[in-house]
Amino acid sequence: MFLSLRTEVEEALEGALAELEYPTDDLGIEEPPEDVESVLASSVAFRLASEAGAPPPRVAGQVADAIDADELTYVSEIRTQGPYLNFLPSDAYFAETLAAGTDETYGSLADRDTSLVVEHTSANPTGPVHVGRARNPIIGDAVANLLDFAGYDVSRHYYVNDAGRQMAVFTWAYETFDEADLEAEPERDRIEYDLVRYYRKGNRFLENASEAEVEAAEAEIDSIMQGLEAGDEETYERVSEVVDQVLSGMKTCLGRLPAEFDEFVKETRFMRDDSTDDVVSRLEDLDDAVYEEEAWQLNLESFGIEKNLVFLRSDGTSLYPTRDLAHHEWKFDNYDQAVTVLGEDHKLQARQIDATLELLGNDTDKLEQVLYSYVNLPEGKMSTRRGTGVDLDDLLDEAIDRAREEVETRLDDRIRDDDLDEDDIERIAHQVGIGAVRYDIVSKQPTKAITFEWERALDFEAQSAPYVQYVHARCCGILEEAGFDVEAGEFPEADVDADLLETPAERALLETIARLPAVVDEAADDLEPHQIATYTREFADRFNAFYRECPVLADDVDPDRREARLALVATSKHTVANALSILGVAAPRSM
RNA sequence: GGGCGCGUAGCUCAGUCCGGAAAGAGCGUCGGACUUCUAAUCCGACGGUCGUGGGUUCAAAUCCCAUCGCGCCCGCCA
Repeated sequence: MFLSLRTEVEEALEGALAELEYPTDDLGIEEPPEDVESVLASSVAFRLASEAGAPPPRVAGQVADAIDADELTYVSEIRTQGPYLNFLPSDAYFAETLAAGTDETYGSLADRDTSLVVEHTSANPTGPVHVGRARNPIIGDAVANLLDFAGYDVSRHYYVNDAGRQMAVFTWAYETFDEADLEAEPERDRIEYDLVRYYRKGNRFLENASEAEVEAAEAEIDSIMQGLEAGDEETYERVSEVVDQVLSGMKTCLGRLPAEFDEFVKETRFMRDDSTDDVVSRLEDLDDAVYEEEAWQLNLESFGIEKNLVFLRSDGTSLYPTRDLAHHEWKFDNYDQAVTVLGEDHKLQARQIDATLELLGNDTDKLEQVLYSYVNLPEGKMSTRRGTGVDLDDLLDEAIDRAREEVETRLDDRIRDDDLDEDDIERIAHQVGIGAVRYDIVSKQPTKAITFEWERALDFEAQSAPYVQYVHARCCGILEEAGFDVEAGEFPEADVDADLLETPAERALLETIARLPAVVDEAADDLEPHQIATYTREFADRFNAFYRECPVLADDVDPDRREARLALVATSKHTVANALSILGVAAPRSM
């Protein structure tokens, strides 16, 4: 409804300015501060003052007089306050918001008839997922949810780097060493924890062994890479044995978030179908291609990139970026738009890919990146190869354990006698624990660097998931108390008199609810799910004020008012449930 | 050295793209509110040279220039 109101205000303002023969290029529309009653404001009077030869407040009055509020649907009144024009919402604005909000899908936007692929995580299948990379699936999943909710037809892809030197080293190590060669037991009873020990052993060997031993190992590693490049089926099988096993474990871990994928796209696919070779030959034909030091390179200076992009090694094998180019052209062939979520350490690479795709004749406007900064430990970087870092599994376990403790200590002083059983406690522990981890990460701008600290990551106070989740539980509590089976999708009638929602707390809550579709629209446009998190916080504040001020089920509440408030609670439930679902945070019906 | 990002209350962060009303939250500290639809809640107090210096503007946390601090990148790795 907010979007409709904004359109209405824009048109009214533009009409008034035109009528007064003022320029209409900048309407100065803005959202007013919290203590101002309006939902939308304009500071256009400042800009017109010199042209009008009158002080801003007088211009504001003049513009306000030129608009007839009676002709507007969602605006009841235009009030000036000094130089500002304030647009106050009408009863229809509130009534239509309430009506729209009783739909369970409230906030979702109309189908855009646009297919879009979100690639995220794409961590190399070398071992357990660690916290340093955990931002990727959490942000990526939220971006995908957000775009889905905003009307795009979204596919979620994990690009599997199964063709690089890392996997050749891993395969060689896996085939060369035995359990007896490994120093330690697996940290966890799952395949990627088992196999990563071979990878680490292999890397240590290459660092420490004698020159002759390393040379022999390198020859074997090189033959694996050559085999992959040549499309040799046997080599592919050997590498796949490692890749598929490790990947299955990583999938299990990511599934706990949960982050699910529609497709795992393997890099080798673009070698086997010859599209990488095709890219290479097309690149060689470009004017910007140079053959230097026996390797084919691309000069990207015209894009402001000093560094040459090597796309074919002197031994004739392709490099990661070369295969990624084929991968991206495949995306362009199959989807209308593409979004990639990746760490800021890949930023230069992303620019190179973008520039090269353009040279190859692609429309790179269809491709966008979401970049995030690394999560580091206080003592430094996390590394799978060196085995430093905190595993995502451990973080999630710890979060659930702490959440369970919270639930149990709160059990004693619960007022409500809804007797939570063991299953409930376990459910709440999972919802709150994992929700807190996700919310903590998704609510911040991804460009900000994060240093991982247990206490901070697992703080359930603060502006955290439980705070917002609690609001959802409160909504469900009221609805269930009123006899609705929320779990079965039973909600109160939408046909109520919204005019009865007249207190400031109710109006403020409705105003916030009204903004959800606009927030989704803008967040999707900017690819910034943290805007949704910010919104959930504001929404929770408003709901808690309503909860405090406006009893719904108390005996002294008039039946009609009770019905209206119940509808408002149902609308609130949908609003917060949908916003949380975008963030990938569970919405508990009790806590 | 060059490129990019970040710098807002003691701490963690919104707000910056698109300049407008007296800079907003949470945590922490201090003081209050449960016989009431769940207190994982709420109310109040304290707390700010928006890194620094210049500039543009009627108006700058927001735009421009410079500068300092921190991070990332600058492989025939991925």
